[in-house]
Formats: sequence, structure tokens, C-alpha cells
Amino acid sequence: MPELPEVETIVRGLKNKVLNLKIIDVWTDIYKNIKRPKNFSEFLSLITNKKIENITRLGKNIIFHLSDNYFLLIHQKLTGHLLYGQWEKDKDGHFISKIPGPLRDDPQNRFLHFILFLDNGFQIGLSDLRKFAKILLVKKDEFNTLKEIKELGPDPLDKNFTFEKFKNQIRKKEKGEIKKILMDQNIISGIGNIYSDEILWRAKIHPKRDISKLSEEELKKIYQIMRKLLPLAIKLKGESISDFRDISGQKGNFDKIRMVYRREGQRCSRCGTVIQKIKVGGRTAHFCPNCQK
DNA sequence: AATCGTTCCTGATAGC
DNA sequence: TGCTATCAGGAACGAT
Repeated sequence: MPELPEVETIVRGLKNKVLNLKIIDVWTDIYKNIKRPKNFSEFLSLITNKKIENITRLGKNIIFHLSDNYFLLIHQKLTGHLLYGQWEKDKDGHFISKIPGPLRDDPQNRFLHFILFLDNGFQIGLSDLRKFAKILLVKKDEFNTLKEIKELGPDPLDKNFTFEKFKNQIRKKEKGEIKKILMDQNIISGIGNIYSDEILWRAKIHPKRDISKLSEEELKKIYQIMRKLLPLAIKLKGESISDFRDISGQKGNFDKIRMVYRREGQRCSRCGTVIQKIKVGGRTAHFCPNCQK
């Protein structure tokens, strides 16, 4: 599922391909997922002929900076990922296939539900098995008022995000399980289920530990591991145990260093104890009951 | 104000 | 074999 490293992988991939291209058409079959404007014909007429001037990431959100001072926000949620490929329509504008040829081999690339057609003959397609992704087109000056955006905490990789700032963010909550706090997008934005599990295993801290009982040293450890592991995960192009793929449909390589996430029943690579799966804040958490205190 | 449960959705898997 | 029930999971939303 796309968290910070996966979203960053998509953004970097697209930035290499689509800057300064123009959106000439849109296709979708998930009208409900387009939250703004709600009326699709309005959405279509607004976005048509806009140029993609930049693409950035905010937490797990992908932001397309469009001409005429518009932002297109896409949140891929659980199973969405953006793909880039050459579109195939016949001369009447009908699809020969929604899915560009090279992407067809992998079932995870076949759930196309939203497509931006570009003026170079290529498309940006959203493959989203569970149809949870969200799409919003807004004026730049409305952007910061969006509920999806206005409460977002700082980005864990921002160079100004010092340990002091991290500590202050965590301490905004008086208590709570550390895993839940790390995944709270209003505290820090970008970490989800995979990387919270992986960070806490490396920090040797139990996912249910209450933040009120974490020492300064333990918090520092979490901070330092977070700042190292997320860039490494970006370098590996993310985690593809289930559905995530990069824009060319390829799997990421985080698997090579995945230590606990979805490894229940297997042995901890540090101490050999069997890794457990439990519920933390209503979500699954994976951890080593021996190493993580 | 903060926290909890529900909702969105569908492929994969377990159980019968 | 083929059916049904359960599960996964980010984040908004409604209820408490």
C-alpha cells in the first residue's frame, strides 16, 4: 500500500516523464471518487488543456501543479498506483485497451479506473483494485483549506524536521500507542502500516508502548531510524508485497530488507523468535515479542 | 475535544 | 467443486 516511499517513487517517476505536457482528455468509471468538483463534466472542462507544471508530494498525497493556478490532488489510499504508458485509442476515440501493452502482464496494473490523456500520446492511469483513491481539482488558493490538507503534520524527511520538532509533534499527544501515533497523519504525514512496523522493529520498541513511557533516547532512536529507513525505501522504489507498482508497472525492492511486516510465523532475523501479528488501534501490527519491549 | 466504530470496495483465502 | 463468509486497510465521518 502506498506510503511515503511509494508515493515518492510515483512522483519522481512522473516528474521524469510528464512535466510541461498538456492534459487533453479524462476517462473514469469511479465518478464518486472525484470529490471536487463533484460534477464530472465540470471537472473535465476545468482540467482539459491544462499543462502539468510540476508534481510534488505532501504526506501520501500527490499534487499536480497545473496551469491557470490549479492543483490536482490524488490520494492513492490503499491499493491505488499511477501508471504511465502509451494510450491506445482508435481514431474514433474508443479504447483499444485502457491498459497500455507492457503493463498488461501484471494483474495489479489492470484495475484502471481513472485516466489522464496527455498530448504526447501517453496516459497517466490510476490502477486501484479497491477503488478507495480520492481525486480533487482545486484552485491553488483553496488548497490549504481542504480538510485533507489543512491538518497534515510535517513531512518526516523535510530537512528542517529536526529531532526537537519530531519530539514536539509526538508530545502533542499525552498518551497513546506509539504505532498509532506514528501513523497519525496530523502528527507526521507519510507513515502507514508497513513503515511503522519496520521502524519500530529496528528501534526495538513494542508497537503498543505508550508514548508517555518512552524515554528521550527511545524517541531519538525512532527519529533516527525513520530518517534513514524512509530514504532507503525510496531508493528501493518501495514495497510491493501486495499491489504497489511504480509508474512503469514494476515492483519495488523493499522486500529485501522487510523484517516484520506480514512476516508473522517467521523467525526474527535478529533473535530467532517467531514474529507475531496483533491488533494495534484497530490495525494489524507485526513485531518480535522478544526484541521489542 | 478526543476517541471509537463504521464506511467505502473487491480479490484472496478459509471454511463448509 | 462451488458456494459463502471473512479479511485487508487510509482516512473521513458520525456517534458517543
